[in-house]
Amino acid sequence: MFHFIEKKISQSVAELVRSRYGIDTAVPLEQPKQSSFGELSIQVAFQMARQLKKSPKAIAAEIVEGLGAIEGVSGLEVAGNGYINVRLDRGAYGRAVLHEKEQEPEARPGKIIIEHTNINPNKAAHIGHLRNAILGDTFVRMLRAGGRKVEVQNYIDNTGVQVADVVVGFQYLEKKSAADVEKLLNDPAVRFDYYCWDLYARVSNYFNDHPEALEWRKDTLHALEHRTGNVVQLAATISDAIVDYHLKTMNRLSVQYDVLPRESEILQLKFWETAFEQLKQRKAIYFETEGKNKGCWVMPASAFKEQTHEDTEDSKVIVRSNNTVTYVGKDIAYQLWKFGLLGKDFYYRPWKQINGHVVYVSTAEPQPAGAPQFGHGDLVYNVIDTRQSYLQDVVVAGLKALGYNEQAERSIHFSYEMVVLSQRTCVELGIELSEEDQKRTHIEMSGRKGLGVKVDDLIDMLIKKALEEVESRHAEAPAEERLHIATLIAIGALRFFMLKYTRNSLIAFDFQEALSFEGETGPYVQYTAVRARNILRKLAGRGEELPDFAAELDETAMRRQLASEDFWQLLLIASKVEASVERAVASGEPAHVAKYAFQLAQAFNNFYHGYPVLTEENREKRTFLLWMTKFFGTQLERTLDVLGIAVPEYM
RNA sequence: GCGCCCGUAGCUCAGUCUGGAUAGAGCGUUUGCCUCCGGAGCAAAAGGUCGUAAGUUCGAAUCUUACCGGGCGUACCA
Repeated sequence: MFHFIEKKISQSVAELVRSRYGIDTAVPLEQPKQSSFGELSIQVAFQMARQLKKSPKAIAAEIVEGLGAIEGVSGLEVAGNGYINVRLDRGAYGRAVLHEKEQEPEARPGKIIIEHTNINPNKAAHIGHLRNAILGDTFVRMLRAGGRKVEVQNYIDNTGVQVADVVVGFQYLEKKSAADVEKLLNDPAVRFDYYCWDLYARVSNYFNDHPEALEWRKDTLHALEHRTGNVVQLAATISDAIVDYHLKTMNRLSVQYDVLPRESEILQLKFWETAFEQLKQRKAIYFETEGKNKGCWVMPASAFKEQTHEDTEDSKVIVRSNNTVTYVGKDIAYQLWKFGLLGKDFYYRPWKQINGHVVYVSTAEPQPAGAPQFGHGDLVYNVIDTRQSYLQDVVVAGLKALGYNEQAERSIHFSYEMVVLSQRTCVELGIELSEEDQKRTHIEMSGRKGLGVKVDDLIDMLIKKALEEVESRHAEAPAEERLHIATLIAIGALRFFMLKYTRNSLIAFDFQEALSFEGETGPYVQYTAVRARNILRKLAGRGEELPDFAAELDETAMRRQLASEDFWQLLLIASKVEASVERAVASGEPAHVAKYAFQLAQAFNNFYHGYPVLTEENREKRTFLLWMTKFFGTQLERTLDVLGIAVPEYM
């Protein structure tokens, strides 16, 4: 509701400013520092003061005079140096909230593509990967909540170095055939993704000690790229199995995908060759004939850097001198495809149905019709950590060099900082640190070193802890039900933990903080929603029906109740779900939604302690309190839903 | 060297994009609160030269510049 009235006021002021002063400007509304100043403040007079060479105060007065009455607004006043403070008509506002139907958001035109997760399919997922997936998934939910059409892509690099290394491990270190590996991954006693986690670390170690063994990797990569020999099948078996594990792990956290584009099809369908032709034709890249990059196709630094210092020093190799293409090259082709600019498409087949949702995977063979159309996005977000900024710049520069300036503008690197391990966490994990690492404040995770906290391990720890809490409170409940509730709490805790930090804040992972259920955490918010539900449940338990709110709370009654500053502030904050989500979308910060959820919960807990609902004797007030309880419950659930967090039946 | 990010309470972080009214929260510490809708909760206290210094401005945590710490990039790895 708040969002609606906010937009209305902003538009009215913008229109007035345009007609009266001929100035075309957006009118953002702020929240006053003190609630006694009103519900909203307009600060547009300050920005106009310079242009008009008039005092902000005078302009503010003119605007107030010119605006006249706005529906739902009870007063406008000039305050301070030129603020215009807006007071809403509380009775009308309350009624409007009461009447507001829960409706589907208005559909917006265009299609947004979000690429996230993108874990190399050669080992189990760790909490660094998890931050990517949860940020991406939550942003998807935020966009969809606002009526936007979103397609979720999870890119699978199934032919890269990391998969090759595990293939090497099976083939050379363990001397296992494809059949042996097949048997291993079907062995219920073996967590195959965990097995590969260890094997990958062993292979990396082996390479360190035996550099000559790197030939194995080179041969494997070559075979994978040219699709020759047994390793192709072996690599496919491994990566397909690991992808399944990743999807399963992510599904525990309610993270889902629409399509899995794979590198193997980018190669087979010759996406790169097509992009290469375009890049050559537009002279976006050139063949280097001298210097250290001799024999390579490179993109000049001037294409992707503001200023260049040394000329050849900074150019980026796209095609290596041995005629193979780098990851960035493939990524340019992939990015072109996302916008429908490549002139080629994958074929698709259903990979799996998870929770009733079909995930498609790319394939090189024509398929019967039935798959939706993927790609052809109008706006593309790539959720990738900040370390890859440089490569993302190169990809965007590729689009620009091909003349796709608009699409380059609409390619957004949704970047975020890493998750690292605190010293204490390393000790708890029993990780032995090198002398060099001990001097550091925190330790970077590394799949190569086998250093990290696996997602499934962390979820299991959280479930175990939540289960202890649930058991101590609900010993009588069936075990299966307790486990279900503990799982919801664990997921709530984990998703919230990953979301409470803004994107460019480095997370120094610490078990004690991640395992906390108190204070600014997911379980705190879940618990609050459960409390609201409990009041209503108790009412129903007494055989009492909910009052007819619309009939009993007419505008006069509403105004009478909302004369209480407490109630008014509570209603205000509870009616800001849309406003808060839209603000978070605009700033690209899922953390803002998490923050709002927490504030909403705090507000309800205040209400809960200050105003006993069921024992209230005044009929009108009791009805009002029940209505607030119901409204808060709904709003808490909606906000948590945007965060991908469910509310348990009880806690 | 160059580029990007970070530095706000004992600890972990919001607030910086878009300058504005008395700089906020959680944890931790101390003190209260269960005849009352479940205490995973609530109330209160203590705790801040917003890294340093200059500049712009009527006004700076927020913009500019320099410097000091820390992190990450700057591969014919991804």
